Amino acid sequence: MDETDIEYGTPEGRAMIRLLWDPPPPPTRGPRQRLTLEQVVAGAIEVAEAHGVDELSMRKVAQHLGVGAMSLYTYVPGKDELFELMIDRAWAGRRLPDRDLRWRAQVEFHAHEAWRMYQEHPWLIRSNLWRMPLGPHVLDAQEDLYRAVALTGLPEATVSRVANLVESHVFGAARAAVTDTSVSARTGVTQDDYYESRSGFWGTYYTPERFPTMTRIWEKGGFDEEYSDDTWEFGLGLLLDGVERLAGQAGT
Amino acid sequence: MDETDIEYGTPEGRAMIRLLWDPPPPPTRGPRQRLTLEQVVAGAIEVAEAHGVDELSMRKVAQHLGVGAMSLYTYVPGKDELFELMIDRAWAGRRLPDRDLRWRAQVEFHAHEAWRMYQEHPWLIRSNLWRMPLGPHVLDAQEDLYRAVALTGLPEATVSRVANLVESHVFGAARAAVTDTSVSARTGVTQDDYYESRSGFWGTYYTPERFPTMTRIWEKGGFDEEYSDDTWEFGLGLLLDGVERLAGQAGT
DNA sequence: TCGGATACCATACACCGTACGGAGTGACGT
DNA sequence: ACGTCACTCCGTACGGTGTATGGTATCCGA
Repeated sequence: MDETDIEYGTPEGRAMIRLLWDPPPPPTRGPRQRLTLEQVVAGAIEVAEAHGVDELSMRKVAQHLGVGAMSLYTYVPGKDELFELMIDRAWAGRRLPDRDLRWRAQVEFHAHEAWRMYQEHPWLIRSNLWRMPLGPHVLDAQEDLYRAVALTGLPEATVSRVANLVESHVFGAARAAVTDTSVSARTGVTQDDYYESRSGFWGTYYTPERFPTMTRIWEKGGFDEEYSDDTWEFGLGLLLDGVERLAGQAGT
Repeated sequence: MDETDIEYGTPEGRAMIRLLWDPPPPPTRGPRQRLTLEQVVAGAIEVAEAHGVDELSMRKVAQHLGVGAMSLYTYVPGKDELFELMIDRAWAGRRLPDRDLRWRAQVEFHAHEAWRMYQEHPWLIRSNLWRMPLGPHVLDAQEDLYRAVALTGLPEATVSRVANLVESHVFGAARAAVTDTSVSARTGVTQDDYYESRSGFWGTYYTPERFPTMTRIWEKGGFDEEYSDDTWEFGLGLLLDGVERLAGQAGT
């Protein structure tokens, strides 16, 4: 679990690439493998899904699969590499939009798929910052998103920026939805009993004088439906409106 | 390092809130403390800055401060709580915009400050998802951002969404800059030697036929200056253009 | 048949967060 | 003045982590 990035030019990096793109057939010499790489990755995802990514450990994955902990290392060089395989496998679930749609609908489809992926695999959010692997499914989805954005006819550098913007926006929204940064949700205090609770944080440290705007938003219920679906679609709409204006009326 | 959120209604939660807002004066009965809470938090940040957040451990912080590991627990209930204090302290460095500026300039100032904060404290990025603490400096900065956005005159729910959008966008851009998700940067292969390198990933797995759009963007240099400053400002501009249009011409 | 490559895994090591309890300290009540 | 006792500091220990090492069982190819 080192923080240093795997350098894809190194021998270990090439081994990782090969594992992602071209998992080797089981060798013919020794005893037969009891598992497949697919099963190992799927088992790891099941553990992350069931117990949370913080509880993901090689021993737990091994136990879940009914093998010894060290046996996993015959399938995978280490935990980081296993995690990259998990990420790429999660991206494998992303469907691609119909190419007959207008560019905006295609980009929105991509955003929806990203949102769905994060909802389905919340462990991605705790982890995506580790490293986005150079896996085939990641790259396929990104390529198709680039393709959809490129339909706008915008210059290449802008296409790349817009695509990153869309991915990043959905990730941010998903992160917010999962970690629930909304103040009201975190404290479990609703607007109703706000004025009654004069002990603890509210009323002693949080004062409407110090936080007038937040107080007003709160009173108007602006925090209530913080992270529903249409919250992130609002932001996406804002972004794509801007893109549409940039593109003039060029796109298909 | 549990993943379950600290519930701010629990006794431990109240202790955390008090630690954040109202650090208790050193008690008068026992031997004098060798350190202050400030020093502990600052020392932890120094360790995170020097060795990376993954290397941050109670033992290392203690060693850096010249005390025993367990002594830290007289200042702080645990590592998670120490981390919340670190985050709030990082937010303390965020300056607030001049209130005489137009709303858009104020929001842009906030975004710049957020960007600066992430550049100065990259360890925030690896961690922000753990939990955004209910600390005074976090809340002060957020309140002021809400205030600036509210100058648009937009409805309260929209103000909250836009403010979150701005924070989330800068975070996403900072994350991208740090983890470097760009393909070219990750592989260290520049456009020049792309066509020469026919071994390894490029030329065996990455084929222009499978990734035509990425290839074209690459050839045009669209990935070159991927994460410079004006990259994220481009996205922010897109967002704020949309907000401006939403607001009509209302803001100050 | 048998050599050798390979899978599986028990053990061990270094490191983590932190519970526990003992020793020393120093302000307070008397 | 002095004993009490809250308090700090911290050595030790426990259960967890990722994984290096090496032993043993297994099975293919010659």
